[in-house]
Amino acid sequence: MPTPEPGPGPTPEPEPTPGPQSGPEPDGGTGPGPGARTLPDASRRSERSRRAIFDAALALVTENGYAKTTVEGIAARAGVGKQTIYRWWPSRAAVLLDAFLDLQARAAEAMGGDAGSEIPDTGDLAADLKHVLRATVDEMNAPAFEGPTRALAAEGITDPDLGARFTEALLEPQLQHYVRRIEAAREAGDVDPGTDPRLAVELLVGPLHHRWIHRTLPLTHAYADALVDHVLHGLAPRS
Amino acid sequence: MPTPEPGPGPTPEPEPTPGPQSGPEPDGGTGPGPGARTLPDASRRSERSRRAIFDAALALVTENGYAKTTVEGIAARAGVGKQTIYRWWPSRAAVLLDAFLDLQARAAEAMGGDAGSEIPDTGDLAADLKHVLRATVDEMNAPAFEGPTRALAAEGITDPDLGARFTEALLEPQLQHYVRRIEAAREAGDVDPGTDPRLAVELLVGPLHHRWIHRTLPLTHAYADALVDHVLHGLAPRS
Amino acid sequence: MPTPEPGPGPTPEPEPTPGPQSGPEPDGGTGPGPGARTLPDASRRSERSRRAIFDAALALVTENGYAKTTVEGIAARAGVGKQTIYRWWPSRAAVLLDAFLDLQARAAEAMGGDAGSEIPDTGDLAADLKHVLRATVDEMNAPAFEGPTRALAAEGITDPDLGARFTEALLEPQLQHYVRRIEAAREAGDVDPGTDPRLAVELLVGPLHHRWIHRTLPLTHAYADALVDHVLHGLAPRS
Amino acid sequence: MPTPEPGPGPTPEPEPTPGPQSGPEPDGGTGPGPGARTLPDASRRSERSRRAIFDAALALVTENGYAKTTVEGIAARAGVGKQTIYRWWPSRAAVLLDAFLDLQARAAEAMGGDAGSEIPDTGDLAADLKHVLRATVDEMNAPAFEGPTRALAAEGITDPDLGARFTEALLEPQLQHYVRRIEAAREAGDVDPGTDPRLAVELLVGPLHHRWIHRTLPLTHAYADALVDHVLHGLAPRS
DNA sequence: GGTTAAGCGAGACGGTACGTCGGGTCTTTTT
DNA sequence: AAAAAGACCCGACGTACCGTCTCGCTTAACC
Repeated sequence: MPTPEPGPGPTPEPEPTPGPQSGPEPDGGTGPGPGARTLPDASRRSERSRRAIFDAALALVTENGYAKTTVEGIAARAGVGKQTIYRWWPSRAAVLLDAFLDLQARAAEAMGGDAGSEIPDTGDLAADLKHVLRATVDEMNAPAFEGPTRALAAEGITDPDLGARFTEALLEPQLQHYVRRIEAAREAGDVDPGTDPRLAVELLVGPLHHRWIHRTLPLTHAYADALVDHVLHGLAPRS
Repeated sequence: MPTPEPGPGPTPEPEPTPGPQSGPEPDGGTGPGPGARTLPDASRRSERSRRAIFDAALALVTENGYAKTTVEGIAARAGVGKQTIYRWWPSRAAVLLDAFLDLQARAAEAMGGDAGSEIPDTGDLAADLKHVLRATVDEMNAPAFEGPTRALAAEGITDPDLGARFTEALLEPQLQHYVRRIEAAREAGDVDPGTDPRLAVELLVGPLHHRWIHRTLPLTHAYADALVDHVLHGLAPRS
Repeated sequence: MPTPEPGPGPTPEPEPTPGPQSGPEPDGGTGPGPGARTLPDASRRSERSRRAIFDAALALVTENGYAKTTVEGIAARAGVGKQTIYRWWPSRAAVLLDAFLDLQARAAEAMGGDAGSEIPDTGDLAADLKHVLRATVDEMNAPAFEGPTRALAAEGITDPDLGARFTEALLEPQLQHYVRRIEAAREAGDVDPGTDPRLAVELLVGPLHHRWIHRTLPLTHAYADALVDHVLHGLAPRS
Repeated sequence: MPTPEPGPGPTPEPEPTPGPQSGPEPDGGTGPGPGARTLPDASRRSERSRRAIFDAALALVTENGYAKTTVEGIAARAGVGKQTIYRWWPSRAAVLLDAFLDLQARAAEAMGGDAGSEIPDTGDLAADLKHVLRATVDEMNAPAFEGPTRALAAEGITDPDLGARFTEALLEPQLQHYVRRIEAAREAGDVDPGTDPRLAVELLVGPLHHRWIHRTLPLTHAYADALVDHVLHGLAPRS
């Protein structure tokens, strides 16, 4: 997962969370209904506090792990009142997710443009996929990413809403990059025309995640290469 | 994964956990050494309480979810003192893991013999794999199994020790069934002799788990079939 | 305490509190000195808000009791910003005190003139005192007055500043009415010439307040009468 | 109020509060009714914690005043969990009341016997009353007693339940001492046979409390003497 | 068969963190 | 320039559980 920016277009920061329900605006936009809970006014939000909260959350998760990261601790470290966290996020996990998305977005922006996240197309499909999968392997092994990512994945397994946000904002965009590259390969005749790109992607990414999540066997570049080789062999144009 | 019993041999119930370190006996067995923490005497353990704790834990996880399942709640529901839990398990997750293993073992026993957990070998590799993968899909979609399994998977992602126990006791035995079936197929000439059975298993199971964990797309029998077809195509003997 | 207006003369409304120090003007009047905290300009004060705050404060104390009456609640009910309260009063109790004084003043004005608050002098001292003490008893038993008065008394016990304001603005003027009536009686020869009017007043009022504050025994007209009889008997001209 | 022990008989310490409802056992003793909330088991109560809480509460009230004394602060100072306070008392004020009662009881015990709290009967009623009233004046002026007493009185004004407890445990026993002394005087012919002892007591104590509560004029021995003289003059036997 | 010692139900205890409330300050926009 | 609005930092609230620590009580195992 070489830190792709979460969407196809450029992401102007800040991207303020619209309300305490970390996610899309729950109110239909037809105005505050009778039962509508009074949402805070996002235009008055303190950008300073928002950044401090993100920084504190990421630092604490990295230092102490997710289980020992508390809302109270984040607030104290950020020099912020607890209420300022509860005003804008519904849970500790939601804070961390937004913090992580923010981190990804800034990293992508720093890398310059969105081109960095697209899978290159050198004409050699195997080489291109190996390049990206190896980068993903490296990222999964990097301590700085491992902590937050494991925490979010774990929370997403249990909490469907958060899992949906996680999948939508982080996972799917990545998978789509693979899908596009394989579609291009199909049009170029590098894989069988009947290939289902989505399934192909899952054949590549699924085993990788499986090892990472369950820590069954070490994640190496060699494993990434072997995966690509086997999958592409199965997808080769049939006679 | 149709509830295989965790080991190759018959498992006589009860299989009492030997100490508060949920796992193999940490003390060498040469008697309580000078610095050894006094472990409880497993022979005096109340089987009645152990079962009540398992039942309560599974019931509460199913009813309220893992996050709302507390040690205090389990103790109260089981009619047991808190200390009786802390005496035998180091954490809430360890209790749930043992409860789940117990459940699996009883289910396997009820199904009769250990043969039920081995992958059948009808000579048709694709059919055999589809049969088992479809069963796994059904299990993943079954609410009674989903709750505890998600909870354990999530906890295992974060807690390496528990994850190791989970992998070792539940996951690996299952994977080994696949490995043995594919090795048999290799010897029968049904797949390429250069096939790595372990990688092949991960190509089958990884995508399935990926969909289950991240809830990206629905888990269906058709998906299981497609997985088997694509993987076996890639493993076909290279003429 | 039949709602006497707080001073001997007519009180033209409004009587805006001059500054956030609820009390007499702390600034010497020579204008804002160099180190003087910048006080708000009372001439620009919104009479509308002031009245709304008083109404809200009294309503909330009556409805929910003093303990549950918050500055935030008063502001919300009055349709006023919190700062508008903090700008003009130093504490919740000060707001309530001013609100109560305002209520008293309006009640007195409504009763017409200031004569209503003076103790009548019919020539029969005992009858006059009984008349007024019975009215005081009735007021103490009236729920509408009991709530705010208890709250203010309680706060005054703890907070010396507020207690001084309370005593000065509400209590002393009442006591002075008694003092004047007893002085008149002394001049008329109805009580012993050596009588200390102040002490006499406290002998009448002290026991009444004692019962009210500590709720030891019921406050009745009979008790008021008995008090007057005993006290006057002790004050009777000595042969 | 020369620290009388709260009852006529000897008070064996400890006198544990029976439950979280600071007061007499609310359950009739007919067994736990269906709606009965589970009360803590007083026999397992930690005397050590109880004393530490009392000491901390009194120290904090004396040092910082009642308004700045928090449950959290008491718990921290006493080295006790907050829940241990909430388990046994319903409110901060109830803690302070029990702490104060405990203080009184210990002081009385230290003074030896219960005789110290009875009003002496030397045959000279005026002298006896002056002696006790002067002691009361001294106590009211003593800073160590003033803080907690004002706090409790204030809270009792607002909270009827606490006020009842305060009156019953502290005030009434004192008043009864006066009542008994005056009854003795009546039987001895020192006061008019028609005298109502209760009213006489309130004539003595009411004005004292009035000055103390409202801080109108200083509380002196001279005032105490004057009170006794005037009241006794009114009660003199009507020849 | 009586003693002893462990497991056990129960739950009080010192703590940590929760999520909420409100205090008092500050800033932005409106009147 | 005061006022309405409300976000902010902060402290305390009362609650829920944590994991530890006694209490009696029961129940073996060993005298």
